Amino acid sequence: MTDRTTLADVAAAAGVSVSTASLAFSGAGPISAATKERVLAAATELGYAGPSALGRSLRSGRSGIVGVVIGDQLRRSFRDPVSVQVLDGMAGSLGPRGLGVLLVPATGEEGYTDDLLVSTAPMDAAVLLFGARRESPIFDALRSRGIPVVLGEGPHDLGVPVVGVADRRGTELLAQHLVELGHRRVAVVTLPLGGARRCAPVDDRRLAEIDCPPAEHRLDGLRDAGLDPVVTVEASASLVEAGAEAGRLLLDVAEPPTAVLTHSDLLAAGVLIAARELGLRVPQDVSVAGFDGLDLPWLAPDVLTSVSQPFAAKGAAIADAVMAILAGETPKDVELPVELRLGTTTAPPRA
Amino acid sequence: MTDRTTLADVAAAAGVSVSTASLAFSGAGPISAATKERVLAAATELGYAGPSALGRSLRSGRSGIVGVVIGDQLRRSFRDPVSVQVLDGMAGSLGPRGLGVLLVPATGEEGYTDDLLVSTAPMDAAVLLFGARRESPIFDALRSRGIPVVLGEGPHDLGVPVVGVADRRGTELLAQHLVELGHRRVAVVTLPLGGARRCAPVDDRRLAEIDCPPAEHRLDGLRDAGLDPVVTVEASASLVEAGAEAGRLLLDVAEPPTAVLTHSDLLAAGVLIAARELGLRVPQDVSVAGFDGLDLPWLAPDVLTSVSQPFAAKGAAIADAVMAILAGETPKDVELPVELRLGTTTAPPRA
DNA sequence: CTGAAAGCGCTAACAT
DNA sequence: ATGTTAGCGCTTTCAG
Repeated sequence: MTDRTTLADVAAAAGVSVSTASLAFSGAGPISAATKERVLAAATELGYAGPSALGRSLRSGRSGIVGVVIGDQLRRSFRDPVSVQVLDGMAGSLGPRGLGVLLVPATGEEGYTDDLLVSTAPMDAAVLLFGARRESPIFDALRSRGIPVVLGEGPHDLGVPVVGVADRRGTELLAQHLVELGHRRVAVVTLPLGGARRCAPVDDRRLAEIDCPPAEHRLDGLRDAGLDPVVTVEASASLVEAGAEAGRLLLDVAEPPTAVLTHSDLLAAGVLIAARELGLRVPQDVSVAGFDGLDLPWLAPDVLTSVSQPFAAKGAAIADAVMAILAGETPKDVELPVELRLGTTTAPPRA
Repeated sequence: MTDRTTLADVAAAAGVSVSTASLAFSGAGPISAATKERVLAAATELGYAGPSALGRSLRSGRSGIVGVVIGDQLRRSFRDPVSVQVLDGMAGSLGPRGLGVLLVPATGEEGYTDDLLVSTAPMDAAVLLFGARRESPIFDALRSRGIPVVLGEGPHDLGVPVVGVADRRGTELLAQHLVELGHRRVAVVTLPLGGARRCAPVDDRRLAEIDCPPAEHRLDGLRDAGLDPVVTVEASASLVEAGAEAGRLLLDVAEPPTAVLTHSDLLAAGVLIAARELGLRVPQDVSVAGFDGLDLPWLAPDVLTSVSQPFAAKGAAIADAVMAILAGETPKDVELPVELRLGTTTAPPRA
């Protein structure tokens, strides 16, 4: 492969100076239509595809790249349709503005071996879609590189803009709905609360050490609605299997709850499956509610009662926050609204 | 925000020259442990986080970035668990080698407005996970930029390495399986064959204009097994809803097929749902087979009979091909093996 | 083993 | 409207 042709080559071929050639491409400055024409022609002639991103980057100090740190387990994030859709919204919103989204795998472990990219990849800003914990070495690494960060969820006291959804209000709406239907024996399935993964009932001790903002806010929402769960089970992940496991734990008992409120649609789907396994009809024997508003066509003919969050809008809001930061502004935290969507999986308890 | 500290600052602070400081970080050259120590100390002191990716890039001509062109519809790719998992495998394999994955949205339309990044984003190589069509302007754009391309599927005659799976062998295995079970009336649901999206029976004319290599190979495999479908329906997308739509078309007839062989697991799941809607039991009344080997826990207690393809391995193989290209080699096409996995959704037809 | 100097490809003052 | 000149931050010969 021969050396790439450069702006200098084009300029030479067109018989103009490099800076003039530059203007022909950037359009940022006065240039006669004729010379511009000539430069562009020379470029086509030489197969020059426009100014190199690298040179431009170095000069401007901007890479045009926004890193998305895929924390924890790359795999897990990708299995979660919520993150994927938010990511989609981000990329779709950033792309037309000339910014690319770089996937940055990171274990968050102390040994950086695998987190090479966190400390080396070019980025103008970084986004942590979730799982941002206070003491994460990822933060330190980014901070020391001077890379501004936007959070897709997480603590609001880190001096870092957070773009989230109304988690608390969401579960409040759900709880209200169930209470209004007349449910008194309601069980709750939460997202992983932090630390080691487990599927187990949550006691006060566990509740005290909770380290997962969305889970925390979604639990708060229940209290707002005056709901006192008969039992709360922590799921090991926001996955269908984990929901099924939790569901079995909840429903395979002498006196099962009349409704199960879960922290995510995938968990709810799992509970639905567990109920089916146990011969319980939904919603006649037990109501099930989710959170997220995913499109789950495979649940048909059931439609999950859920609180929908605006994925694309969240991605776009994150993109906006990033743009603001890059423009030197200090974006405020954003909390996007959620909406209760009634499906076929909730109904009044049997008399 | 004050200016970033640079290598020059560190060098000055350590009382050495810039080049020496550079060596302290890169380790590529002789340097005394003492000075190295001193430089590193100065760096820590100044909060210098290591050489800037930008400067390094410009110098080396390498950005350390592999673009993944999300063709067609960003949304659609992200909704497809297959692409997502392959992407995951890629990122996981590239990351530790110091290469990042950049998401590059592209419409593939003539007007480049939205495809800004295809023509401007820094990348050392580009990967088209799927949907690579011969005449795509995306190809031209990348070619003219001198960016080497790897395909995750597609035509083998483009002079571009292709990393694919044994599509043809896969459906052959599936067809054999159904034939051995005694099925004679088998229907087929294909992936979109190219061009306009539709859900409709496929005739010879349509078959002739097929422009989707995987679909084509998967159809070839049926012939290899001597299977002659009673009807072939093209789905409008590889999605559950599309599968359900195709399933209704196939099964809601006087004399439905005894088995449905689909081109993807999501399509199969859709057919399963359609069968359920129509009161057909699976596999007693109709057998259903998929392709991909996705983990679909929500199908429980059913387990789809399918051909599994190695997602992570495919991602890794693509990564290998990229590395080879960057090393100046010319990687050969790769075809990864698939494996028939029997589930509970296929059985002999009723007598 | 270390330092000086020359760029990588581009843009932006500043002059003309 | 165009050319000249200086770098952006780094690596890499090449001398010393």
